Amino acid sequence: MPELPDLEVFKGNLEKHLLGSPLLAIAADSPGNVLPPKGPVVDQFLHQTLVDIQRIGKELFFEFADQKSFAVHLMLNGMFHLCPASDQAAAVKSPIARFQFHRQTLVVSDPKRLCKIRFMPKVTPVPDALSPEFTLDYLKERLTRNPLLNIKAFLIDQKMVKGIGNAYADEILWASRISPLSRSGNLPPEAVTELYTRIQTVLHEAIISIRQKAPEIIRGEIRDFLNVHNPRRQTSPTGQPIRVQKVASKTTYFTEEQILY
Amino acid sequence: MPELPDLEVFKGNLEKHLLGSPLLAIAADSPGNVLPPKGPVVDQFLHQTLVDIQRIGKELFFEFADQKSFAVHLMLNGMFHLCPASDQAAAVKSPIARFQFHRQTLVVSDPKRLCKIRFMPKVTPVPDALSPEFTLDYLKERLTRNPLLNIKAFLIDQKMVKGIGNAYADEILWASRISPLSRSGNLPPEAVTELYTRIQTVLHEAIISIRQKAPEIIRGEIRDFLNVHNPRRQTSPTGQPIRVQKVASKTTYFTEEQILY
DNA sequence: GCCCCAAACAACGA
DNA sequence: CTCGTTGTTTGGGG
Repeated sequence: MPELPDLEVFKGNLEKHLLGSPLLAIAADSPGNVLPPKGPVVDQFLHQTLVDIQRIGKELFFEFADQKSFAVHLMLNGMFHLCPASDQAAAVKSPIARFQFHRQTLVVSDPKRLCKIRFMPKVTPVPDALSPEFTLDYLKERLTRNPLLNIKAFLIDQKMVKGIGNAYADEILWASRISPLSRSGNLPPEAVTELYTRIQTVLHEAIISIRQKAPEIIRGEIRDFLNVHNPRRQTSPTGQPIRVQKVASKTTYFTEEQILY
Repeated sequence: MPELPDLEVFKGNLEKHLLGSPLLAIAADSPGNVLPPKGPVVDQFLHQTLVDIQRIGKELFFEFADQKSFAVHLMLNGMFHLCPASDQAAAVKSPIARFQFHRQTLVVSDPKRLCKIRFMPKVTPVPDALSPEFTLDYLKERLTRNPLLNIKAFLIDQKMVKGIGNAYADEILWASRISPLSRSGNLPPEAVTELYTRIQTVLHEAIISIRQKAPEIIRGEIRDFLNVHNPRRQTSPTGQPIRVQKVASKTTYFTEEQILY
């Protein structure tokens, strides 16, 4: 449920509480969601200090010394919890794993048990939407190499660019005035440039909005400010009626303002 | 173009002329259609006697001693020719390969060059529609294992059952009173049994019709007796108007008599 | 009309 | 709403 902007804010808030703390214990409450199945690998993390949290796409990477790290993907329903007391940590419903730091325990929970925790994760070379590696040239190259996709399917494909999900794809396409049904290969250069710019601005502005509305947030999502992917709105900010339709098998919100290429 | 019943008649007629004859020479006029690229393997066939011709699906298998065989698939436009004189054999247009037997030369030709000749062919375990291995239980098992296909797509899928092509699929479904648009998994047991029976009767009766109309045929096709897959007819034998429509990307003839499951 | 392949798309489970 | 796998559909080429 949370997408890139939410996760970016979670990252900052988790860093505030956990950076520099030693990891004292790990408990895998749902070993099936932990890859590889915990054991000797996991022991290497004990008494190590958390030096950084990175967000890549929809995953948070908890980084320790000597390249050791684990990655958490919340999938649809996963949640982070920070519990100062260990009895609180034990009380969290549907726990997947608990990471006991010096003063806080980080609990990952998921009632549907879809979320994934990977130890020593491999990182694929696909750039994150807000990383410097995601350049206009890269976007152009991917679009020309995959010219037959719906632009909506393209944007949410994590092998093209990491971090854009269903909701923000709609926001970005509306901001770019590009119909989600456009063929990826049909976008003229100006539209590609506009799309590239809007990917940055829509995501950055969403991060700012979320920080402002929920400064301490580490779970859930804030979406009430979305311009079109928003069931509570009937019209876009320009007054155009919002249409809802399946595109690339996903519920998609868009308006007639968006040009079909 | 020829389907299972035509090929079954070709088989009998080729056997009449060739069985027991030694193969004296092979010429690959279009080596690209011959697999594997002729050479030492092919030489093993020389001076061997043809002991049997088998039809499996839409292929004819020419069998020699010691398990040696080659298989011919005519695809859309391939043709067999039998030429008593070698100058006749040399005059055939668009030759793919020539097999010179004692008194006759068998020529395979194809103006579109789509047909395939395989030496020492592997035979996949999928049963032919008229073989004893194609049982009612087998059909039921395949249907339940692949429940989401159009029944038309199912019948012409050579991985399900070998030998049924576009035209006879329509004939079989009409005889079974099953709409080609039915989902394979939706057929009730009675319909599956009816379908199984009609596969046998439609194909066997077609073989008899073709033998009667063209006793010596070894190429081309006889289709004027088809009940629905027949552009010359406007109505089925029961007087229902015949509809033409693409189903599973194939031109399909059917009537409203056929139940949609 | 045949078969194979690749891409796109849908369905399902985890 | 997420991802991965599997199966189905479609289009093109030989």
